[in-house]
This record gives sequence, structure tokens and C-alpha cells, in this order.
Amino acid sequence: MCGRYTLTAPAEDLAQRFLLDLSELQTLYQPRYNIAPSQSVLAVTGDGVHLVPRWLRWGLTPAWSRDGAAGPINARSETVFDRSMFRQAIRQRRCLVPADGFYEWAGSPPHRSPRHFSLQSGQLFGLAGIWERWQSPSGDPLISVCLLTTTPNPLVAPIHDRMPVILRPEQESIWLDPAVTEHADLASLFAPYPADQMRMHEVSPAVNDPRLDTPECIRPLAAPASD
DNA sequence: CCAGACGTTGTT
DNA sequence: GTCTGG
DNA sequence: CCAGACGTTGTT
DNA sequence: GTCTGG
Repeated sequence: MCGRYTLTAPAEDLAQRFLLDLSELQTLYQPRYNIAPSQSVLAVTGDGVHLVPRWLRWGLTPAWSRDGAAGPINARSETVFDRSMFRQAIRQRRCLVPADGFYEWAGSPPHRSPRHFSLQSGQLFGLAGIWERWQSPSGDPLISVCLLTTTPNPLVAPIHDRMPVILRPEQESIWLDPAVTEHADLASLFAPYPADQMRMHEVSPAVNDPRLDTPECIRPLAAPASD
């Protein structure tokens, strides 16, 4: 699945890749090496014409929530159209969550071993997300987001049995098109991203602590000697 | 009909 | 063990 | 996802 | 709000 990710690119690259206004982005954006659930994350939504950046809480709080508690951080793409909790959002409130890497943990406690996955090109990519708005009895609306997951590709499979849905650039306009609401028109987007275009390396368990948010999080562990 | 849940992951 | 917070 | 708290009363 | 279970 996807419970941590990175967005380390400079604001200029991010603005160019997702067609966002740089000056608007710069007011809140800073590179992140350890983005965790419950935090405010950058998402890109579409109104059919423009791309709109939003800062959303990671952990979906549906409109009918009584207390506004954070909900699921992931939704299974295989069943997202069937679940009442996601039904409205998957049809009407899809978004991209910009990232340039994500973490998965291998093994069982107390020997869990984190890995960082990214594109071989090093480029930014868009994770498939859905969002919801919850209105507190008194106060500002809470807007939250949830990331879709799918089956792992051969690179991820040895580490985990799920991986996030990564959209290819040519799929992004379909994903963000409000006129598209049918499962049949979106199901093909949920395929695992090709393994031969991705890379992985082991990182320090220091990334376990969500308070650490530095380049150390993505630094490859020294590879074991091999000759 | 009403009541109550509504999600995923991983681990034991 | 389970829930909350980041 | 992992880390850390998990409680009340009364006092400062 | 919407779906499932009784």
C-alpha cells in the first residue's frame, strides 16, 4: 500500500509538471522527504478547464462523519466503486497527488525494513487520489484525501502485496475529467505501473519516525559487499 | 421497516 | 492490545 | 505507514 | 449520504 511518500522536487519543477501557478505554489510548498498520514498534502484537482492545487488532509473524512475523525488513507481500486464510503468521491472528486517516490516496508516487526521506490527517470508522477469535504458544525470545511492502491508490479511484489496507483501523464486528463464517472472508463487506469520503469533501494529505519523529514530518509543504505 | 456500519494494512 | 497523532 | 500514548484530580 | 444486516 502507500502509507508514506516523498515530494522532494523544487517548486519550479512541480509547477511546470502539473501546470500550477508557481507563485501560488511557493506560499505553502516545501520539498518533503517523509510525508505521513494525517498531514496536509498537495493535491491537484480539475474543474474540467483548469488544474487547481489544494492542500488536503491525508485520511478520508466523508461528509457524513459525525466527529470529523480521519478515515482511510487508502482505497482499493478493485472495490472503490462498490464501497459506499468512496462511491461519491470516486465518481465526482478525483485528484492527483504529486509525488516523486513512496515507501514500503518489508519484513515483520521488529525487523521491518523500509524501501524507497521512484521512477528510473527521477521524474515527478501523479498518484491517484479521491477527496471529500466535511463541514464541521462551526468552522472551516475539512477537505481530505485518500490514495488508491492496486496489485504490486514485479519490483514491488517481493516487498509488499499492494502498491499505489501511479498514473501515466497521458492518463491524468481522463482521471481529472469531471465528465468521466463510469467504472468502465477508469478501470484501465488502475493497472500497476510498469516495473521496468521504476527503481527501488533500501533506506534507513530512521524514516520510520514521521518527525524526521530530511534527505537522510531517501539516502540509500550501503549495499552489502558483493564480489 | 430501523439500526448500524461505512476503510485498509499488517499482525497474531 | 488499541487508539491517536504525525 | 510508524511512534507513542493509553488517566484523573488538583494546583501552578 | 448510502448500504448491509436483522
